[in-house]
Amino acid sequence: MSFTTTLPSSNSKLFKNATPMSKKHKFKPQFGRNENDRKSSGSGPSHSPAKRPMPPPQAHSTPPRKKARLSNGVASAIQEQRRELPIARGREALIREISANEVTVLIGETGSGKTTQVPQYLLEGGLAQAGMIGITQPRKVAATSLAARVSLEQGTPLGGCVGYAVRFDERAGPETRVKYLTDGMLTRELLGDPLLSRYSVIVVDEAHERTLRTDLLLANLKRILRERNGNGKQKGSPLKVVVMSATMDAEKFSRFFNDAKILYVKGRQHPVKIYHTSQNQTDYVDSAMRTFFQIHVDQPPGDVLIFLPGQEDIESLQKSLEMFSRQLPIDFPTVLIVPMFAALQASQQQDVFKPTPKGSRKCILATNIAETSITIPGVRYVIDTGKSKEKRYLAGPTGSGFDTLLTRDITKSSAMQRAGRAGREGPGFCYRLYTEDAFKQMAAAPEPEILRCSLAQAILQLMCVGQDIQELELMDSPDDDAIISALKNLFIIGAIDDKRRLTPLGLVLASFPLEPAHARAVVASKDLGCTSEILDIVSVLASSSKLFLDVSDKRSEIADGRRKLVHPSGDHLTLLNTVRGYSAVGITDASASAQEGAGKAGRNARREWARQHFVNERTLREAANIRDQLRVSCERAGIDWRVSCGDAEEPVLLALSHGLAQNAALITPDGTYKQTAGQQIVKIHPSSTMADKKVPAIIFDELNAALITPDGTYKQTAGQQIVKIHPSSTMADKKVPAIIFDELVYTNQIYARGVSSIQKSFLASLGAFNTRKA
DNA sequence: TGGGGATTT
Repeated sequence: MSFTTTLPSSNSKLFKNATPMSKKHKFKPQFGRNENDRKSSGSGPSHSPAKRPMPPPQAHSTPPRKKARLSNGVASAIQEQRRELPIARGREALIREISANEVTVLIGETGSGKTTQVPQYLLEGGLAQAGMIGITQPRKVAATSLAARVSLEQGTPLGGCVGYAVRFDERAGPETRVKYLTDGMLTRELLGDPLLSRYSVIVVDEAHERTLRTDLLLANLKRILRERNGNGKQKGSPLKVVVMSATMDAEKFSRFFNDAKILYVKGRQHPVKIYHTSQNQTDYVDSAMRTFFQIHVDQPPGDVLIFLPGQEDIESLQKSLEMFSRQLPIDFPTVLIVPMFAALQASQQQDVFKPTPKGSRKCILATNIAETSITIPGVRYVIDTGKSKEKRYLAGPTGSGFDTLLTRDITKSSAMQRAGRAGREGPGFCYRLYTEDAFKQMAAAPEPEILRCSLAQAILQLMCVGQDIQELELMDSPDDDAIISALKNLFIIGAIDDKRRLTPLGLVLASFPLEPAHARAVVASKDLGCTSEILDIVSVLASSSKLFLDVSDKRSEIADGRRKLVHPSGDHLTLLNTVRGYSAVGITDASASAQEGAGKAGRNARREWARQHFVNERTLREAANIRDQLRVSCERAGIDWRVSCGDAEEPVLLALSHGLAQNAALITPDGTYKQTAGQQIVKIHPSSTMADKKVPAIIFDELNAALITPDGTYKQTAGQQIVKIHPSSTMADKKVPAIIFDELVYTNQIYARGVSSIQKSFLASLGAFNTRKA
């Protein structure tokens, strides 16, 4: 072919053993033309062959909103589908085993139907008589869409027999027997009902993901089993627990629950042929590009999904692919390149779900978002770079650690999950840009989140229900260092005292669905008269997605669009300007024409405003929900959320500084910033026998050490970090005496993100003891 | 000069 000089040459093909190439590149549908590919697992693991291709319910199927009076035909078709699921053959055995055992570990492959069927089997088997069946999910969309599917299968309206509960959205009532909920939601329920007495069965789904909340839930379930089922002193009705997981870690879950019975359910995934490279690839972006064209030239139709670590690689690969695609002969199928990552505008994210036009091949460049969170239809080929970005919190000795965000090798379970994305609708192919040896050397599964995140919020929540994270029987316990760091953090904001006891302020902070630092800013805003402003800011900080989205090649356009929002003091008041600018668009519109059509006109105007200012509207809508919830929390805590300081900036920055006390830095002569944490000025608490004594050095209850200063106050001793302001900050390259920041992230150096300029004098008023009047 | 992905009475 003429393009072999510009396209990667056929000699450099990474996958020489891949399916035979046709000399003529006519893209006739030739699914499953190579029978060997269907059966053999190649050099890697494969999925079992499917007898009857039928994908499981998709996360994106639209839920029926109302009681559907189903025709008999539809209803019986649904029941027929249920009976054909792989798990259906094991129905009686499952009911029997789960009834007979206190805890069951259920390993089900993708497509087995376990998540939709097990709760129904238990319901039909009479296990929901003393209480509900609760099924937990790590993600909200999964909980809501599964509930919709199962209520359809039960022929009852959503929120009737089958319901769900996720943050901001609940459809469950007195009749509800089967409830799908996020694991965070159930951990929340624990606070008010420590025995989960409303439930007779708890099914913990996707347990292998080992989210922080799943782990806390599992620990509590073990305790509840003892208390509700324990010999002699039962409280309430007995509880059954079913732990559902993908292939990994079955024995570990079983051991945790005293050698619980393990059951296996076959899946129904189409076969995926897996290829490994014969040599390690140094440049995975280039390898991905060459592999894509190898597929595009040699292989039958079907979309290609490429897993990459992050936005930067996606944008770079997109450019290369576009450049080479233009050089393809005219009779070749068009290449449609679609990027997919969380920080992408919602409208652009929709592009991956649009059907691929005839005569073209879609190539999706995605982060981990396509591994679990979304399912993209039409994918037949997966290219797996074997890399992902992983955030990991490094607890610092001063209670102010930082996050690392580094590209790392994925795990085996992640590699399997990625490969499986090629077999959703038919036999598929996965091209791994790493050797089989490299695969074998990968860790089995990701480290549990509880070992990788800040523990401040979790510890505070546990303290409120009288639990000690070091006493709690967890599957994996965090290091003492991480715990001590979190305790220091809680101490600095006044949530606990120097004896590790919860303070009245700590109890208030825990009542907010926020990180303790953000909750502290809300509480501080009461006396400073700026609660309205702090809620606007904190609700954005607590949102799951970023407010400002940047695509690298539109940088100056974006800067122009946002110019009016930028506040000279930095990122926090810029956020505030943005929230207020956006809200004002809605209010103006709604009051202008309160009659019909106003809602729609307002929505359109807000969307346009967000577009013009290059602001993520999804974040602003989520933030508005969070803000409503925080207003309720404020009312309970006796804080008037309407109180505003108008245009005054000082109270707002001071309130934020109370929460971010350990996230402050001072400028140094060479223009860099040095973190102040570890240099807090502290006063000795009046109740201490050391009060008013002047000694050279003090230690307070393993939480910290401090040295005396010439003015008689004490200064903490622990280390200080040199930090750089992140280039995305409005404060980048600005030199001011003092800053506070939302977080430190180490990528290629330690960056402060979410930065505001503050008066240096603020810091003196933030001593740990000064803040604890509650 | 640079942003994996979830989630909370």
